[in-house]
Amino acid sequence: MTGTATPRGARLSRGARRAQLLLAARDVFAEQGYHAAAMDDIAERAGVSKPVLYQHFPGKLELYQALLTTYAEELVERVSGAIERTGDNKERVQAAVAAYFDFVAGEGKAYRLVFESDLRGDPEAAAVVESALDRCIDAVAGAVTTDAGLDQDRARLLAVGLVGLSQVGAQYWLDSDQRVPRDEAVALMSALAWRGIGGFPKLTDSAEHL
Amino acid sequence: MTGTATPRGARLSRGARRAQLLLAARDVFAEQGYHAAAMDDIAERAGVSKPVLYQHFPGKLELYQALLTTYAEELVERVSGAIERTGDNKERVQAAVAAYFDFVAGEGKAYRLVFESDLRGDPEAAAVVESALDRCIDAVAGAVTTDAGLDQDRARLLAVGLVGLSQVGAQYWLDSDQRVPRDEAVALMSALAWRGIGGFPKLTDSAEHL
DNA sequence: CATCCCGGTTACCAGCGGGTAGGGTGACCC
DNA sequence: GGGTCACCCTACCCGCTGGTAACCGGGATG
Repeated sequence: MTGTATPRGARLSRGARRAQLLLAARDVFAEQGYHAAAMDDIAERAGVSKPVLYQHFPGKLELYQALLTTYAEELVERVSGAIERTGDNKERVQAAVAAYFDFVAGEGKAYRLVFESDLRGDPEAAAVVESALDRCIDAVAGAVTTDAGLDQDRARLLAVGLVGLSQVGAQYWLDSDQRVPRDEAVALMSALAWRGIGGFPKLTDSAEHL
Repeated sequence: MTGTATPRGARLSRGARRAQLLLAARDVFAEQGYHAAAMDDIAERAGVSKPVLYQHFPGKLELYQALLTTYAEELVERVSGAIERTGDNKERVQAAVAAYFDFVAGEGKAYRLVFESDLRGDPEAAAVVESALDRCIDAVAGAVTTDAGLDQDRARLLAVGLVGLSQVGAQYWLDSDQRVPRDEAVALMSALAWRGIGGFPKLTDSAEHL
């Protein structure tokens, strides 16, 4: 655990305290979800009392949104970075899948905020998550469109499939105690994805006859 | 909308009332999520007052769990049914993907209960969802293992990828207003999946060298 | 017409958790 | 040493919602 027991006596500078609070909040929200997490819990985890929390963040919702945005952004950067880093599509697929695996394995289980957010009440939060997903899809779809000869809608649908594959695969791999080593898991998933989009141009014809 | 405005005067038999309450609860939970949904909302949707709800269900949690179990079960049956119905693996893939699409397009957006449950607090609910996912994976993995020459862990990982592909793909297709017709979307996704697992036996060798 | 019963209603209680008011204490500067 | 400022705490408030107690009315039955 990251910030389980701060001595409860330390006086920190404003910046340091804020950073520490963000870490504590991340851990608690990731573990318990938005609703089950109480502001008291977060404060306690940080070794501090509730009003301190409210001196740094206007409310529970804003605190959560701040974290959500941060980590959603991190995911998008990892994925789009992986795709932009090379021109070879096979490597792109491997790198994109690897990006999901690394994101999910990142510290503090922060991925849960993005993939398993239990805040469906707030439209802003939903928008953040959806926008992140969309940009990941866009990044993948861009690569798919150019060399599979599909129109926008169909390319995006395909891209969604790949994203779903990576996301769900990565999550499962993570809480299956990683019985399959990370590199091999990534290789398996990439192979699945790569073979899948392999010879796609001709599909546009054969797709009509389900 | 399904049960938006029951006249608020009808006296129903116990069985009929219970069924109607379940429908109302399904709609409200699916729209708003577990936390945002108030028991008053459900009662109002059913054209009834709160205590009636409590004469049929011991509490909010149990009501939700009942729905969750029902629809999780429905998903599992659709998927495993699709796979058992034929011996040809290509058809199996098509049928399984189609099962996800149909489940997601099912009435009342009930799929949200299973795929977007915002109840992370309760371990029982989590177990229901996880068990459903597991059984879907098992069904797929069974087919994959036999003819791809992979061991248990790797086959399951692959199966998870396929399940994720179908699930996320179906969800996206649904709220993209179905700009791609259902049959074609299913065909695209199946093709992606089928090609993906296509020539897998040899991968066991080539997987080591990411 | 009196009775019972069943399905329904209004009106209320209580706990939980987000958010705040006001007071203490050490560090730093004059 | 004393003023001041920043940081932090204890103690409290209050709204929201899950859950309940007590009462109501109409139809079948005799």
